[in-house]
Amino acid sequence: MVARRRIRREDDGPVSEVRTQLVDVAIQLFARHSYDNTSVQNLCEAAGVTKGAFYYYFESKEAVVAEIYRRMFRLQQAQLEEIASSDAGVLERLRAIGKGVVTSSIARLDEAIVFWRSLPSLSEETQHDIRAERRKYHLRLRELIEQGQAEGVIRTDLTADMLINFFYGAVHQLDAWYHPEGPITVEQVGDFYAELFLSTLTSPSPRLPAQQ
Amino acid sequence: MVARRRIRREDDGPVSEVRTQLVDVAIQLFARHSYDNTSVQNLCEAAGVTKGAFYYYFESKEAVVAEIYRRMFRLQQAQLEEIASSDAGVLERLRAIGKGVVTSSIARLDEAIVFWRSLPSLSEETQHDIRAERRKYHLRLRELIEQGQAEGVIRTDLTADMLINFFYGAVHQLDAWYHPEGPITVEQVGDFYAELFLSTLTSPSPRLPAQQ
Amino acid sequence: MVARRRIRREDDGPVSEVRTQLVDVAIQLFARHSYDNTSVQNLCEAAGVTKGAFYYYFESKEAVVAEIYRRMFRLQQAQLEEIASSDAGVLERLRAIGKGVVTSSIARLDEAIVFWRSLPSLSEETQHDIRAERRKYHLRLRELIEQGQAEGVIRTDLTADMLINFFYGAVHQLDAWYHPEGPITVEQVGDFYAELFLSTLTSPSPRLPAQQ
Amino acid sequence: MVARRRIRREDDGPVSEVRTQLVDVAIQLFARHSYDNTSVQNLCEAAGVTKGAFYYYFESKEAVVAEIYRRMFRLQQAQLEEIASSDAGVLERLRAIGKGVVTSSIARLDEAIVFWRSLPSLSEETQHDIRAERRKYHLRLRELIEQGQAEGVIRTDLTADMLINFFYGAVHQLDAWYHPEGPITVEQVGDFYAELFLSTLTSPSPRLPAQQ
DNA sequence: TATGAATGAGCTTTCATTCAT
DNA sequence: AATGAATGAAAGCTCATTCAT
Repeated sequence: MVARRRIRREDDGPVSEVRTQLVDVAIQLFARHSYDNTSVQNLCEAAGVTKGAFYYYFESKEAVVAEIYRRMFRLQQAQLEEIASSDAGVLERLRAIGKGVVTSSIARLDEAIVFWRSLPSLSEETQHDIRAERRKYHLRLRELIEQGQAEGVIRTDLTADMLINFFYGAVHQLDAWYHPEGPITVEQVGDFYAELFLSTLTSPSPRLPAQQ
Repeated sequence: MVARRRIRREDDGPVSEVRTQLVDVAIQLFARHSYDNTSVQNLCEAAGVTKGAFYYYFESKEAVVAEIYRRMFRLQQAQLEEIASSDAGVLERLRAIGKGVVTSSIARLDEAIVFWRSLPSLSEETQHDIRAERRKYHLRLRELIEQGQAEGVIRTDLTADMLINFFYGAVHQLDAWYHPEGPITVEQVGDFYAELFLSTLTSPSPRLPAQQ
Repeated sequence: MVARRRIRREDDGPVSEVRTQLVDVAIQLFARHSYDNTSVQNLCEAAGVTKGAFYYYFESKEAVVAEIYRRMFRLQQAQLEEIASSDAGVLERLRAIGKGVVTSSIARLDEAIVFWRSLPSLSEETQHDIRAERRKYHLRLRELIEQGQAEGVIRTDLTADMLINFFYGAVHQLDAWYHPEGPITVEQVGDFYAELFLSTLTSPSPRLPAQQ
Repeated sequence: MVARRRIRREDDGPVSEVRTQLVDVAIQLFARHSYDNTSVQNLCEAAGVTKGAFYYYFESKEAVVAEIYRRMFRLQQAQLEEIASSDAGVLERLRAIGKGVVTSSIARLDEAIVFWRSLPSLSEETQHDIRAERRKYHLRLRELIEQGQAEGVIRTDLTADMLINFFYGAVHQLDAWYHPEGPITVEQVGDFYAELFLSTLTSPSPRLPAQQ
């Protein structure tokens, strides 16, 4: 037996149609019923494969979700990097980032839901890895905002961290109300949320009489 | 026999120290490890009672979480109503509501986390009830914002629904970053988030050169 | 403390309205859902009493069913004795017994069902007692049939035991088809079954040509 | 890959030695201690397998009993059809059917007991299915008896239904007295019960003097 | 590449019963 | 005469995972 039987992409295990199929149904089922409420059995039935096959392709149930995370990180970090390093103005770049994260999350809403919600069910180790990855994203974004603050185009009465957490909180709850079949288009949500992001970055709210 | 030994509060079943204790540990464990990853066994061990005792007080595991939801709804709706019906200006009232929901959520962060995260694991029926309750809250808040829009103090380029969803999204993710032991006080977070809420309500962001 | 607080009837524990009520609902529920599928809880809810009350009146769940058995035995043995010791002809007496057991079973069908079906769930000891009681009944009836056989009015190609078992088998399955609300009256079923009983006692069936 | 390793027989799930073994011990234990008083654990211990294995082969405890019912129905309906459609005289056929059902029930007495006694513990749905199946059997038999009545060889003072219920009642209580180790052979019981069946079909009992 | 079979721990829930008051 | 609280065992069932083939 000479040839390698497994083609590995990073540390993701063998690649094949079956594997792809399993990840696809996992995204759907994890999004709809949550990671915990989806059994490996459910996955296999939906994908039309046996449990044996599942465990040939994945080390564990968690490995599937880890892969989904990895994909999303790659995507989002690439998107962030591309925009952040462009030569547009800081605010312009931040608007584009805000819109981009919204539209790309909605475009792959199931994946995004898994990305936003599965954390508490994973092992300590995996959670740690994911948080580290998130921090990277956060830090890159923070740089940009702090640059804007230094340039005087972004408010300084609030920390960059606070501004980021606020916006990304809103984004990570998009699934609570957005329905792809509804009247609002992906583009619109992207524009609206980006607009709101910018509002939070630039505008100290009007002082209320009572507080003056 | 003079006094009834059991006091029932609405439909919540018998009240007693053990019951209270069980709800308390449930709040902690559900918040820390999620509803799904906390077994009735875990609850009982943490509360120091037997499973039989648990099922003496609660119909099911879900009944505990339902009770937590009920409590939170009562609290939040009371808070909303109190502020919304005051005679301050609309913006002032909205700032107070924004601050209130943040500070009261943080003050009882574990309860809030359960409130924000347990939905997908509950029965269809319970989910339906909870969504109905949330809708009530949303509608009351919408009235207020639409009043502000009519008065010309709140932007009209975005719907009230969008503004609400954005802010409450951010709030429902507070647990992603806020740590009670950190340097930021509850008061501060409340003020900051309320400030950001107001920013989203009042300020159309500056038009960027490229988009003019 | 001088006066006896409990009035006991045989070994049945204290008598009271509550007790009677409990036995009544037990008859209904055991008949409808079987002894095993009825919990003490079910009984208490249906009777509107607490479990504590139940265990004040009965030693155990089995004690309730034991009481139902005792009642039925008393009734059936009295009925048998009364008819069997009359001075009518043997066949006449057997017809009356057959009709009597059918009509009185149907008149209290729920009790009869419990009587016919609960045996396998009871303790060895109780089962033993009940079988002994049944044997008494069986033996008394056998005497009568054997008298008929000696007199030449009952067939002798089959044992009295066989004839009894056959008829009582049929009777103990009455609940499989008889509905009190149906078009057939209790009287009619009694007459029909007695008629069939008599047919089995008296008539060697016609020899079939093939067997001659 | 050439041959399929799993052979499915209708909708009964995978076939294997373990599965067969489980059904066999279920027949024994359900017959001896009733369906309700036999736990899945009991079954597994008796069969020497783990509960996991049990649930690999069966969807539920009820599925086992459903399978036992299916088997029995197949057997009995085949037997009935074979005899009913022969060209012997009606009475001769009925005698054969009566004997057949008795001997085959006794030959597989445990299975028969499960068949006769488990109904009340099953789900509404399963009960409904089983009753439908029983009705089919009943109707086929009724045809035959009504033919006999039309031909004048079976009494008409009682309905075919009544005659069937009486006989099958007796048969379904065979286990109340018959012991395979006793002195009476299966053949004999079959002949005796068939003889009694015929007696009920053909003989109006002698009018008693008092009733003439 | 995959499968069918199996494990063993754990799940939520129900049960008959007890007992201090 | 009766209650509310609690127990501890057992119920039916599901789970992620393993492994010989």
